[in-house]
Amino acid sequence: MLITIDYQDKRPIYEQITEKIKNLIVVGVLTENDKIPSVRNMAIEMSINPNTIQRAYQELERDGYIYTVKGRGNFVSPVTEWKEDRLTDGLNRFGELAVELCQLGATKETLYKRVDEALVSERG
Amino acid sequence: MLITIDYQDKRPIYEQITEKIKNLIVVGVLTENDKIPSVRNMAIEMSINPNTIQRAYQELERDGYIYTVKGRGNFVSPVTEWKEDRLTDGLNRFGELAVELCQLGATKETLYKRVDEALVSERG
DNA sequence: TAAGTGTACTAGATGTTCTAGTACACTTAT
DNA sequence: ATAAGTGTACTAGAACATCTAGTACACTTA
Repeated sequence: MLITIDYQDKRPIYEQITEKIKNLIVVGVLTENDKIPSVRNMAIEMSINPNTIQRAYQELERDGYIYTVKGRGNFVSPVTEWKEDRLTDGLNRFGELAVELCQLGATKETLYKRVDEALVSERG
Repeated sequence: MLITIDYQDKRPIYEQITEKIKNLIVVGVLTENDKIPSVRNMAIEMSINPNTIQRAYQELERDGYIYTVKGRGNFVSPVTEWKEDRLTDGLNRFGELAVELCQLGATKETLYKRVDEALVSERG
């Protein structure tokens, strides 16, 4: 089972699916040109309607994370398709979050430490 | 007009209201014991149903940002009520975001720089 | 007493989400 | 050629959250 759905989560199913697959791609579990499960297979495996899977896949394609070949299936896109956007968005959120944390009294050292820890965990 | 609603935003109205008021409190525009507009006034001013405002205020009270006095109105809570939780949650998100940004190739210097900028903008 | 306040409740409209079913075009393997 | 597997498109309806509308009651203050 590649993905699990949290039915307590108030977000719609298709959104949970897109988010989790995006993460699998960003982390590197799924890499360029990997085939992801077909709409029907994923639907059966997760006991979810195929239309819901289809919608999730459409969003993934729209955002550049996968590409679709009719009759063959869905495949993971090259990193270049999404890396830039994700980095830009992430840095913006990072900056905004840093401002708020400073307003809440977080020290420079605290934030630096978190960054250092992130660098370590990323190497491992 | 204290708050404006973005009807293009897919999030529900009551959620937008709670988020914006939270920000006003965190930033310091609204401070301890300030009275916020009554359910009815806010509803008229924003051309929104009073029930929607009420729901937003209930969430704000549940999260500790305001307190309610029957017959008098709603007032901003002391910072101590929400500061700790918000700092903890924020630092967690900060750490997770840092990990992802590192995986995307962000350098230590880039993230440090964003933190420094945040410290500067917070002083101003 | 009157005005303003929070709170609770019912009822209904609206939009999104999800399911169900069907159909068609394409690719691959046999 | 045929069958199986694939993506895609469409209609229909159920289920749910959101929002509006209206009413009512208890409380506080002037």
